[in-house]
Amino acid sequence: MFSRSSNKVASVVTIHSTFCATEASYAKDQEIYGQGERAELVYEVKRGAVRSYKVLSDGRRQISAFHLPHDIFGWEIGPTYRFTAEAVVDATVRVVRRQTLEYVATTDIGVTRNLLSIAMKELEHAENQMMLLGRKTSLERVAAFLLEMDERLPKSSVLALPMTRRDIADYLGVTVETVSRDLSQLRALGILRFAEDSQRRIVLDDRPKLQGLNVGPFA
Amino acid sequence: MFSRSSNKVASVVTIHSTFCATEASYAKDQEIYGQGERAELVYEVKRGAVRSYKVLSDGRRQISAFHLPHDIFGWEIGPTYRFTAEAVVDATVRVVRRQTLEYVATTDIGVTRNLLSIAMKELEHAENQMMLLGRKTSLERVAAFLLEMDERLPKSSVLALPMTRRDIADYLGVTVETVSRDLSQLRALGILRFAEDSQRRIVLDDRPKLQGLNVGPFA
DNA sequence: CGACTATTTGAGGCGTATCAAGAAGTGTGG
DNA sequence: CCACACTTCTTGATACGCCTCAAATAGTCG
Repeated sequence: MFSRSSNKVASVVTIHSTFCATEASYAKDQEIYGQGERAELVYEVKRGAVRSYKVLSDGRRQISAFHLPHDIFGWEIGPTYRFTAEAVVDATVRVVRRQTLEYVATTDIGVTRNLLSIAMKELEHAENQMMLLGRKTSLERVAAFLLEMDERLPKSSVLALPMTRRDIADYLGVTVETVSRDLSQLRALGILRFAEDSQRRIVLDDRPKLQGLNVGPFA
Repeated sequence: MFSRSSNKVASVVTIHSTFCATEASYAKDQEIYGQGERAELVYEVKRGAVRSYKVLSDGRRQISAFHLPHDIFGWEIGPTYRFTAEAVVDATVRVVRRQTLEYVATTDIGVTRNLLSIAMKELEHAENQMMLLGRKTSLERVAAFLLEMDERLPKSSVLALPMTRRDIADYLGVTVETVSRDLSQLRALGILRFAEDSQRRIVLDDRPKLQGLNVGPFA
């Protein structure tokens, strides 16, 4: 079912030199936690990539975020996770018990403010995504996605996307075919090229033109 | 330009019996603050309704939320407002200086946790809206909207929507015509009726059937 | 009442989804 | 290393849901 790496290879490390944390690894497509489960652990991506998503009863899926190294995910204020989280590729995470975090937060205002700051970052992202999902064309969505990944993934001559077209589609609220067609169109426009070996490795040849497709806020 | 009520009729009240607050009134369609302005004030709706939205350079608008009595809005962690806020109908709000709130928050952990709780509520709403905007049909969106308003507006035999079809459309990521057609369809299905006097007053005759159109999460 | 805005409804077009098939890429076992 | 099965990705043809444009009706406000 799953490829190489093993699950939950434990060792002791620290997060922010404050919390005792365990390290765990997940194979590609392995679930880290499920929508509705009791939210007892908080995660930080160390290596790899993670997707958070919701699914409707008939299978329609909306990915709300991709979590990349240094991102924190799985922090909830309610009793359960609001999303399912899965490894996009083999991934290693740091894990800390939520209870520990909250215990510290009751006395340490700095920690509470950090949690607040995390929540506000997620909120801002979600708000931008609402604009994208509600009002942008598929080409604009794909352009925005590429620019987001270009900014968040390690700087390099090629953009090495860890996720499939299906993941991209479910993140952008379109179909796989539409993502594929839009990428082809961007290639035809001379804005990008695919690397020889893999279609997930993309060279952005014309970032200015790409940013031109990514409509911004008024004024 | 604007109708009846006057702007910023001040009087002194308290928010949560803790903060000294000013009261202000805004006429229908009057701007409370603009996207990009310095975020110096935090608001609580006392009466009426407020919309928060972003606009793209070419005029496309996405309303991220409607704020109803007791909702807090305009609280930012960055230096500026990320949205424009306008009165949907004549509205009265309580205003508190952000600086005051933040000063208290540095010492009072309860206040910080309240801010956190506000942010988490907004986040959860934004995440549900992402699912709606990315994956639901127009009829499902309208159904979800009616159920949301039915829950949030004062309980009554009629649902008295304060906003126009345009506002609803820009909240749901569709056009005015689509909202109108979907409402007509729901009427044809016997799920709702319009009140005699106004098309914004809706009687929900069959909430179970309406909820049936509002697809939920898997499992 | 008259002007204006909001809403509904119809006709037709467009953008994205769906369905289908082939190409490209990946992983497995011989 | 190759052969095979499987998944991912691309591309084409067609369908359909929602948008656009247009006009009539309903509602609001001076």
